[in-house]
Amino acid sequence: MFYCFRSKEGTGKIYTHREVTEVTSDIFDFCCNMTDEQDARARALIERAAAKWPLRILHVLSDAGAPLRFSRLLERVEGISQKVLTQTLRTLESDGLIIRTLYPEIPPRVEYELTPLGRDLLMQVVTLWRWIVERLDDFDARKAVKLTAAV
Amino acid sequence: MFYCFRSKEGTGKIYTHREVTEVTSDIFDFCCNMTDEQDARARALIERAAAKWPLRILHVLSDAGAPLRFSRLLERVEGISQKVLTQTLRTLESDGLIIRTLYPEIPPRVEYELTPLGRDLLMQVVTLWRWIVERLDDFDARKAVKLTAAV
DNA sequence: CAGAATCCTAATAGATACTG
DNA sequence: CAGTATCTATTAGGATTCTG
Repeated sequence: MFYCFRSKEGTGKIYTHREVTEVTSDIFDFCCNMTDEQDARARALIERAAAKWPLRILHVLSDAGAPLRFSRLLERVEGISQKVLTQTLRTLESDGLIIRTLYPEIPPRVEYELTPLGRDLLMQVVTLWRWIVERLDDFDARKAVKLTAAV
Repeated sequence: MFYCFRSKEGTGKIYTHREVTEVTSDIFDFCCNMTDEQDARARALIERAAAKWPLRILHVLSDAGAPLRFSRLLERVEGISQKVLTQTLRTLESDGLIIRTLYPEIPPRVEYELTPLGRDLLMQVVTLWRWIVERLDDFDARKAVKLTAAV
C-alpha cells in the first residue's frame, strides 16, 4: 500500500521543503527518522492490513461484539471465498490482530475474536475512512486547484 | 482496501453492540449512516488510492515542494515503470489529488503538482502510518490477548 | 520529452473436490 | 465444521518498441 515513505535520495535524507509544504515537515521528519528496520516492518504490516479483506473481517468481528466461528465469518464477510478467508485469518492472527481459539470437539469448533490491538487499528482506519467520506465531493478533477494558488 | 464498512445484514442495520465495543459505537454509527452512493464512491476512491504506487507518488511530490516533470517522477519513484506511472498519474489527476500542466513546447514539458486535497490526504495517511510505527512491537501474535480479558 | 501500444509474466483470487 | 489441495482465470505490473 503506502510503501516506503522515507526519502531515499541516496543517503536517505529528506528533500528540502519549500514554504508551501513547511506545515507538513514534522510529519515527514518522522518518516525520515525511521530506521530501516522500522520501515521494512511497517511496510510489510501495512501491506498485509491494507489488502482486500483484512479490515472488512476486523469490522465484522467488531460488529459482532463476540467471538465468531469460521462459518459465521464466511457468511458475514460477503463475497469472500473460504480459501481467502482462511489465509486472511492466519495473517491477522500472526500480526496479533485477532485470536483463534480451537475447541477440540467433534465436529471441531473454532472461534475468532478481536484483540485490543485489532480493535484499535480498526478504529484508526475508520477515522481515515470518515475523513474521506466527509470530503467525498472534493475528490474531483474539476475542483482541483494548485497548492500555490490556494495558500 | 477497506471495502464496505457498512453492515449489510439484509437491511443494512448495524449489528447489536455488546458492552465491550460500546466505546466504538459512534464510529460504527457513522459507517451505518452512509448512503449506498457514499459507500460506493468512497470504496472506489480508497481502492484507487491504496494501490501500490499512488501514495508514494504523492509523497514524492510533497517532498519536492514544487512541480515535478514526468521524467523526474520516474527517477524519484524508485521501481515504477513508465506505463504504471502514467496510469497512476491519470488516476490521481481524475480524483483531484494532483494537477497536470502541459506546456506545449518542443520537446513537450509536463509538470505535476499536489492539490491541497492531495496534500491533506497524504497527511492523513501519514498520521495512520505513524500510529502504526509507534506500536510496531505490538503487532505480534505472542503479545495477543483477548479483548474481554483486557477490558 | 512524455507518452501510447504491444506483448508477456508472475502473483492472486475463485471454484471445486476432498479430509480429519 | 473447519479447513487443505489443486486447478483455472484474472489482473497488476514489467519490458520493449514506437511516435507527435
